[in-house]
Order: sequence, then structure tokens, then C-alpha cells
Amino acid sequence: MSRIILCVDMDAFFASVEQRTRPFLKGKPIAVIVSAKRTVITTASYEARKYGVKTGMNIHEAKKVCPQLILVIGDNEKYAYTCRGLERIYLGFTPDVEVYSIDEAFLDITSSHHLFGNPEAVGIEIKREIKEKFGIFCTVGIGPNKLIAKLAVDLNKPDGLRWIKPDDVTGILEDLPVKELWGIGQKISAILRTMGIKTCGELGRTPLSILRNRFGIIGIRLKAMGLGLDDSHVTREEEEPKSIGHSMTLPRDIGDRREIHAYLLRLSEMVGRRARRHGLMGKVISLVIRYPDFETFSKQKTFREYTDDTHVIYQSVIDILNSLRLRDKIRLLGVSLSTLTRDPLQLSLFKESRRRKSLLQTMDRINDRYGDFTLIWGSYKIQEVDSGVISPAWRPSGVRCVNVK
DNA sequence: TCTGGGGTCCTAGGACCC
DNA sequence: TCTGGGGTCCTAGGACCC
Repeated sequence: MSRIILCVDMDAFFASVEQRTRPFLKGKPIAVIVSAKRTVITTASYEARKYGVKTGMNIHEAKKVCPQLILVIGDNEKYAYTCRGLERIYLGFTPDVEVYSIDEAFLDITSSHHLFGNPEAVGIEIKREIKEKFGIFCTVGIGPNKLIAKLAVDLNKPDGLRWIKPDDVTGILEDLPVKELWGIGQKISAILRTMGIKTCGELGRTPLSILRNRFGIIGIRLKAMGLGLDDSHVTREEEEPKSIGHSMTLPRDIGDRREIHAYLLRLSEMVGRRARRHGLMGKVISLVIRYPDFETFSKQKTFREYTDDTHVIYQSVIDILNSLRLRDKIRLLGVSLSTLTRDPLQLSLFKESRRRKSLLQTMDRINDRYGDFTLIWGSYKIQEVDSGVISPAWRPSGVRCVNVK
């Protein structure tokens, strides 16, 4: 039996929440940013989009196209709170809810839509409840799979509702540029263009062997996408994370090792703390560096033992850093922990390690209570920086809830 | 006074082992 | 005398997403 998948996507989520909670911003061109400096637009309100303000634009560009633009530093707590409320609304329609990101969710309503009349009735009701409870708008797309539901959303933003029925899929895809599909970005669409493939219709008709030769495994998926097929499921449970990482663009380019170390300590603590909070340990530690000219590279090291210890992470990235010959100052630093496990057998049972563990737990409790970075190792001063982490890729709960105060 | 930060998945080459 | 081949792990980088 064919499935009925519904995708809900908030319209200009962060900006809408700000306009709702700070009424003087209502109806004005605003943009949500993370910090005051060296940043890009995270979300622009529709009033700002009219002028051409887009996500990813730097502030100066945005101000140029829209001089009256109001910049608002985002508040992650507010968005996470709203997102949790949205999830409760969705769960009133089906237990099969996948919170895909902070502002987007998939619902499998195959077996529940009858209770509300039909799929469109579900969409109308969801939009109404969200408007009523949170005063913000969203777009709902309904289709036979996630790919088409998502497409239905993208084609009808903002404040839209669209049901693409199975029989309509082929017709809609025929002249649709491949770039519109979820999963086909700049690079792949450029390559497809050189192959003479511009529309989804053409993509679907391209022999599998040609796509496989050019793209490998991805070619198989591309062919399916061109035909509007997608058998991925709405996954209710959050999957085990594969990595935990933090990075930051420094307030200015920095060459001084001492200063670099201070930032690395901070990042290591953010990573270690999040791992400990969720009972995860990892054995691959990596350091990411971006030079002022934007060249970005990473170096990683695999260890025999798993760790969640801030100091072990910190020492590892310092070792990696010391193995490098930097050719310039540094613009961005990143630290991440991967190849994760939550298997207690991986926990070393040596006494030393147990003592360390209880020390870490005590420090975490103090930091939980009095604020992050109240207590931390080392003699390096922690830099005062804008530490608002705002990422649309968040989840409202679990490991991917990145709430750093 | 250019260009964020959180992830996932895939590839390709080299080391190493049998 | 000429240079196997399968497998796994590790590393670095790239494409894509929100």
C-alpha cells in the first residue's frame, strides 16, 4: 500500500519566533544572526527576503541590499522550546514523527489520516494549531514519500499546503530543474548539466548505467530521485550519533599559539561535556583549521581507548596542532570526537580512571549549576566570545540539542 | 567591514595483515 | 626469474543538508 508522508517546515522559523516574541519586530525586515561579528544571516524574515536578503549572506552584503535591515542575535532556548511544542502538536496526529531539524519534521500519516478526514485535513489542522499556539506560519507538503513531501513544501513556501498525489508526481517532475530536489546540490546539478540533464524528467529517463558510471552509488539514488522514488522511512527514534563536534570562527585571525590553545581548550570542553552528558565516548579526535583565505583542512587521530575526558581531547588536538606547520594565522578552529560508543565495556576500570571520572562529574555538576566554563582545567584564560551556538540542524532534545550558554 | 556551525554519507589511497 | 589479491582500518577531503 502506498504511504502518505507529510512534511512540515516552519516559514523563516528563527525570524518568525523573534517577531512573535518581540512585537516591535513584527512586519519589519529582520535577520537572525549568531553573533555581532564575522557571521552570516541564519534566517531572514519574509519582509527582508523581499529585498534579497538570504540565508548565508554576510552582514555587509545584507545591509547593502536592505539598509533598514534589523539584525537580531538569536536565542536558542526560545527556538528549542518552540520546537518541543511543535513536536507535541504533531504527536496528536500520528506517533510516527521524525523531527528532522529544529524547524522541520516528517509525519507518516498513512494509517492515521482517516481519523481526521483526509491528508489535507491533517495539514490544515496542523497549520491551524501551530498558528494558534505559537503565532507562526508553516508550509505543509504531502506526498507518497519524504522526497515528494519535501518537494511539495519547497514549491509552496510560505504558508502553503500542497498534496502531491502519486498520479501527479511524473507530471510535476517532468520540467522541474534537478536542483529543486532534496539531495541535489550545486555540484551535482552542474555535472548533470554538462551531461545534458537539466530536468528531473530527463534525469529519470537517463539509463542507470550512465548515472552509475558517472556518480557511483549516488547514481542509483539519482535515477530513483528523477522518478520521484524514495523508500526511506520516517524514523521515530533518534539514531545513535556518529560524531560530536564544535567549531568557531575566531573574533579575529590568530597566530599566537597560547591564544589558539585557549580556544582549543574551550572547544574540547564543549565536546567532552556534551559527550559525558549523553553517556558517549569516542576514539577518533580531529582538529579542523581554516586559514584567513578560507582554505580549510582537518587532521584526525585514532586512539586505542575511548574517551570523554576534556583533557584527553584537549591534549590530543594540541598534539595534532604541534605536528602541523601552519602557513598563516587561523580563522576557524574545530574539535570533534567520532567513532562513538556508549558501551560500558569500553570504560576503562582502572582506579585512576574512576577517580578521573568522578572529578569530571563533579566539574560538570558545578558547571551545570553555575554556568558553562565556571570550572575548567588549565592555566589558560578562557576567551570571552559570543558563544551563542545557533544551528538550524539542532534537535529539540538528545545529543543534537546543542545548548551552550 | 566579505564569507556560521551542526551534522551525515561517500570516496580513494595507503598501511598492514594473511 | 617479477611484483598475487582479499580484507580491514585509517586518513583526508568533498558533497549535501538544515
